Amino acid sequence: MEIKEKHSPNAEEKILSAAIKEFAEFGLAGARVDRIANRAEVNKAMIYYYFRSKENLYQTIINRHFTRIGKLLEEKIDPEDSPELIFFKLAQSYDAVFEKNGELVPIFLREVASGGDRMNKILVDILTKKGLVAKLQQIIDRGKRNGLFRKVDSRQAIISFVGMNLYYLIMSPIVNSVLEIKNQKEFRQKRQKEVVDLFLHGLEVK
Amino acid sequence: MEIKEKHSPNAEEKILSAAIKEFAEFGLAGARVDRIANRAEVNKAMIYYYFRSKENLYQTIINRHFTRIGKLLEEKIDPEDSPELIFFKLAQSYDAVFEKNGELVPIFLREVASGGDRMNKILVDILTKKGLVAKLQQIIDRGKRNGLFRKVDSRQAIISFVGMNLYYLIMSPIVNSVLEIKNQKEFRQKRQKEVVDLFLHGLEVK
DNA sequence: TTAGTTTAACTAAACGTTTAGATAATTATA
DNA sequence: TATAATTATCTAAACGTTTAGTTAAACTAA
Repeated sequence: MEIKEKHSPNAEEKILSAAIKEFAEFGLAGARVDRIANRAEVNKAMIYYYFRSKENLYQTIINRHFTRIGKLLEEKIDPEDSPELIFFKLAQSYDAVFEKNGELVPIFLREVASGGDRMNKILVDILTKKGLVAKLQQIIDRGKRNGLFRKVDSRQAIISFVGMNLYYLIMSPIVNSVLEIKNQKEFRQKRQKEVVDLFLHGLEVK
Repeated sequence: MEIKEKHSPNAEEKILSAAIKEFAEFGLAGARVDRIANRAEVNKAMIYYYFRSKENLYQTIINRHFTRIGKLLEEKIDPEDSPELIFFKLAQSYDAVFEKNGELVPIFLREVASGGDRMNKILVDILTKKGLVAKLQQIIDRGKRNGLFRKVDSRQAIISFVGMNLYYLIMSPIVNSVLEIKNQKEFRQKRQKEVVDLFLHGLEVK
């Protein structure tokens, strides 16, 4: 005899995690509310009961997760650490974030593709002013004053570092097949050191 | 008096360029065939006459443009040039490609987001084997033999260089607002030299 | 005439959303 | 404590709209 719980205590969470998968696979326009309901094993109307619309469900996911990840990254940076350690920790953190939140990558990319209005404000709030970016800028500027680093534009350098890291993490399926990378796990782990190494050699005076 | 050509000789081209705009703005799933027809100022049935389906129209665009851009980039690289010149030309070419083909960026991003099956093969064909990637690998390996470059992993270095370049070109709307970049045109132009400078200093032995 | 184009009108299916109501859990009242 | 009222959770079915794709007829140029 089957016991069917009427009041599932976690219908809302089931919808959210089903929706992440659906949006990741098909995007907002391509996502089907019926499919989300099926994946979550709830009645379709439940989605409208907890979230007022497909759009609102999507926005909820964006807000929750990008805020969470922004905070998570900022916590990792301790300005008391050496530049080497800071940039290595950051490279590690980027890698860990992508490892654990892979489903969000397609959502992020499609957001950028459509202008990123839903995500832009969140990222600016988290990263700017006293946040990650300001901290990194201080590290580089301090190094320049110390005579350790060359007189590079610190904002350009930050973009370069972030780009070196994120580009591979975002594009790894394509990059791996173009570069014929066999042992991807090993390549990805080695990459953390390689990136920091290249970046710091690029900054340091000869 | 207005002359209205009935048998417009370029309906096919008008559909294609209207479709690029539509796909860039809304993606494949969000694109509406009626809107493409309106933008192109042709009847909807014309789209099915020239291209059999929305999907096929989309694939046609992907094939045409990514093949074109891949070839364009490869032509820019002359292995006889110095490493400095090669990487600077490449940074310039990336910038020029994005400047002239900005509409394709959202299409590219959404392709990556959905696994890139439609685009992957084209990129591999163009970039790999005797292509751009092999040429760059030769430059770096030659530098290592010369004692000019440190013993870095050349594939990792290539990804880093491409990432430094493409990340900003792709994400510039977000990056510009996070870093509060005012004069974007100037920043973007300076970036070409900054990127090559950082990369080569990173490669060179001290 | 005839083959190649172009059109408006059409269809079947899919879609997001709403509805009306059922059931279970919680709270208020006597 | 027992019962009534209220609220929260859930469901099946349907609604009105939008969609990609079709079609049959009309127009154009040779």
